[in-house]
Amino acid sequence: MQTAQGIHQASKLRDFGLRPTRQRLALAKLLFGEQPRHVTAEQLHREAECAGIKVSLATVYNTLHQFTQSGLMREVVVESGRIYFDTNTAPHHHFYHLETGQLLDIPSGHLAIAEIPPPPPGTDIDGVEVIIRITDKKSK
Amino acid sequence: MQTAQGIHQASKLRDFGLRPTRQRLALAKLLFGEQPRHVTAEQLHREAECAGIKVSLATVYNTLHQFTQSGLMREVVVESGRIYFDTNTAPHHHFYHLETGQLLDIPSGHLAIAEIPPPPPGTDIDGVEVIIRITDKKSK
DNA sequence: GTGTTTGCAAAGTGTTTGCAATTTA
DNA sequence: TAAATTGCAAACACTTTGCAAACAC
Repeated sequence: MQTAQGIHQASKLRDFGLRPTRQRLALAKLLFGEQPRHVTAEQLHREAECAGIKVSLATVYNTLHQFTQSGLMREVVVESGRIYFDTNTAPHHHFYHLETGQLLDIPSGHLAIAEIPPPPPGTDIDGVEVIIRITDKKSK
Repeated sequence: MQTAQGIHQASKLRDFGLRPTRQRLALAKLLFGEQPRHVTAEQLHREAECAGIKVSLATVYNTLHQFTQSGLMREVVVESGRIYFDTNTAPHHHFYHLETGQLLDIPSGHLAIAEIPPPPPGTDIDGVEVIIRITDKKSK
């Protein structure tokens, strides 16, 4: 099971042009499970530590960027001074919980943009990102 | 003219509960002209310097935050590690030029969200933000 | 072996803060 | 004069980088 997953992740990394090193494999195992995940570098680093994996924070940063460059992940910006990395690379949007800092996928089909405006002359659209900021319901 | 604008800004500041100090007045004059503006603290600081206004960067930061808290401006996050302040507080969305870092309003009516998804249980929607990232048209 | 990757510690970036000096009402 | 505001420099959080040691193929 663990081995099977390891092999699976290793070939996945190779397919994306990345050497399956011990650290990259371990992080990939944490990241690419069943559920899509949204992590910051610090979070993933802490998680790896708890799982007994020896990785430096710098390597976590490097790895997340490499994964992003290779198309395994994508960045999401919701707050200045913090980068979230999302394992779901399909086009979709997010809820961002202002109090917990949690990022949640908006189920596809639940958000529809009726009309995308034409980009300014001489420019092309690179991507459309919708962030819905949420807070805990205030009892009144 | 200059005086008129000064008086205008002064009463505006007072209306929003802020003492019209020399620095705040000068920054308000730069910010609240005809056009809506999108600035970072550094940009505004540089601009003030060029205009011969003596303000420290810390005060520019403080002032922008005070303006935001009082409802004169609003923050826009498009990039980790940089905060944009927008003089347009009405609900609207943005183009963000990845190469120049320029932020542009999307004319209202040009973008329509057909359906806003229900927020997760126990939460309320605080705001919806759409960012359309653009790049210079690639000649082919 | 050779080139890639890692980890550390240092440097970098944009932002915030503590506090004495200054300004405002 | 009392309270608010400013400016400086130091502190901050997060991220990136340089480079020698370790690793993958």
